Amino acid sequence: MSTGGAETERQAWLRTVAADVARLDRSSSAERAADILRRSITEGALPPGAQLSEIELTEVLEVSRNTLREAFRLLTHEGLLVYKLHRGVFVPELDERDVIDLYRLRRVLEVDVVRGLADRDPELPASRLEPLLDDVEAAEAAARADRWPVVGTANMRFHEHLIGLADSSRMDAMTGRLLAELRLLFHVIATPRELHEPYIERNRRLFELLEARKYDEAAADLHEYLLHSERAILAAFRSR
Amino acid sequence: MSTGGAETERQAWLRTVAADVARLDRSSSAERAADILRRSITEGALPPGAQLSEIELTEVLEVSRNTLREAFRLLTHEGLLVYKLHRGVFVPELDERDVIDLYRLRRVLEVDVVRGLADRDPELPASRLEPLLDDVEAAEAAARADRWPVVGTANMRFHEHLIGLADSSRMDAMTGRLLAELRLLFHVIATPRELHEPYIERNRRLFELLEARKYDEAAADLHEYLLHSERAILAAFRSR
DNA sequence: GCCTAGAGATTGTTCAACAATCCTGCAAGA
DNA sequence: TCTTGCAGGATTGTTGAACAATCTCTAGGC
Repeated sequence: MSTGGAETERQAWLRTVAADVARLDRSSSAERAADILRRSITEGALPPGAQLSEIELTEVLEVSRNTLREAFRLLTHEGLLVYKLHRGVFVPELDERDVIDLYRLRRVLEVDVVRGLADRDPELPASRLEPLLDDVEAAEAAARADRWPVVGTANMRFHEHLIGLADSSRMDAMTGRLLAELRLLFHVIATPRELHEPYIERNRRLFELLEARKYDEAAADLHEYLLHSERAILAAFRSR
Repeated sequence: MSTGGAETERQAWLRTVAADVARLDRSSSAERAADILRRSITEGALPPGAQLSEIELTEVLEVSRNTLREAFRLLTHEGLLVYKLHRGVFVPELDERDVIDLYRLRRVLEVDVVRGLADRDPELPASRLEPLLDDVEAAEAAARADRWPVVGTANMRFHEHLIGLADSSRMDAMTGRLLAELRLLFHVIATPRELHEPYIERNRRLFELLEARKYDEAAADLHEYLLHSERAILAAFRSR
C-alpha cells in the first residue's frame, strides 16, 4: 500500500472510472430508443396530444414491442408521455394549471439551492461554476446566430447545472423532470425569441452574483426571475 | 343549454366522474404486481440489499417475465428498487448521505407547503384538515395498542396529507417517492418505538397550529421537527 | 494461496401469438 | 335529427418461448 494521500488520489481515479463504466453500461436498447423519442418530443417533432403507435415505432426504431414499451415507461416517468390504458401513449397536453404547478416547484427548489450555497461556500471550489458560464456563453452565441431553440436549450442547461451545485441526486432527478415538462410547454408558444431572449442576460447576472458569492442576493434575483418567466409563459399561453 | 351557473356545476360533476374513471383504469397486471411488491418492500418483507429473482417472482405473482419487468421499472422509478445491469434488481441500501438528501428535500417541500397555505387561506375549507386529524388519531390509537410500525405508517400519511393541501400533483408524486425511500431507512433501525413515538405529539401540535391558521408558526415548528427527525435517524443509523 | 477457464445460472432482448379493449361506421328505432 | 346497439377492424395488454450476453461460482493448474 501507499500513503494516505496517494490512496485518496487512487480512490478518486477509481470513482471516475466507475462513473465512465456506469455511463457506458446504461446503453440498453430501451434507453437508446427513449433517447431518440425524448429528443423528438423536446424538439417538437412530436407535438402535445400526438399518439405514439407501437407497431409504427417498432419499425422506425428497430426494436421489439416489449423494448419499445420499456422506453415508453421510462419517458412516462419523466412526464414526457402519458399512458391511457388500452388506448396507447400520448404526448401530454399541459395547461395553465400545469404551468403554475411547475413554476411553483422550480421556485422552491432552485431558490433553496442558491440560498443553501451560503452554508457550504468554503468547500465549493470556483471550478464548480464553470459549467454555468459555459451555458451562458453558449446561449449568447446561439442568440447572435439567431438560433432561438438552441438558446432555450442552453438556458435550460444553465438551470440544470445550477441545481447540480447542491450535489443532491434526488433534486437533480426532480429538476430533470420539471424542465422536460417545461419544454413541452414551449412548443405551444409560437415566438421562441421573446420566450428565451430576456433570460440570457439574467442568467449572466445570476452567474456573476454567484461568482461574487452574494448568495442571498442571487436567491432573491432568481426568485423574481422565475416569477417573471412564469408570467411570460402564462401570457403567451392565454393568447395562444 | 342552461345558465352559466348550472354549467359550472355540471363541469364540476364531470370532473369528479373523470377522476373516478381514471382511478378504475389504472389496473394493469404490471401495476397490480408492482402494488404487491411495493407493500412487501415498504413493510420490510424484502429488506434492503435483497435481490429479486425474476423466475421466482413470475411464479409467485403469476405474471410473465415481461410484465414483471414492467413492474420492476415502475418501482425503480419510485426509488424502491435499483437495477444492476446483467445482475438483477435489488432493494436499495441507503446510507447517511441519502438520509441527509431526503431530509433536505422534505424540509424544502413540506415547509414551503405550510408557509404557502397562508396565501390561499380563504379558499381552503376547514374540511381539508380532516384527513390530518384522522392520521393523528390513528397514530395515537396504534401507540396505545403498542403497534409501532402502524404508528409509523400513520405518521407518514399525516405528511402525505399535509403535502396534499398544496393541490400540486407533482409535489404529491415527489413526496410519495421521498416517503417510500424513507421507509427503506426505517427497516435498518431496530427500535421502532423510539423512532415514531415522539412524532405523534408533534403531529398533533402541528395540526392544531394549522387549525388555528398560525401558518408561519406551523412552518417554523415543522422545520425544527424535521431537523429533529433527521438527527434521530442519523444517530440510530450510526449506532446501527 | 492465487489466478484462470469454463460450466451453469441469470438477465437482456426479440419474436409470435392470443386475449382484451377501443374506435369506426352503419343500421334501427324514438 | 338524434340516440342506441352492434359488428368489424385496429390497437393495446399479456404471455410464453427462444436465443444472446453477461455474471457467478467452482474446479483445476501454477
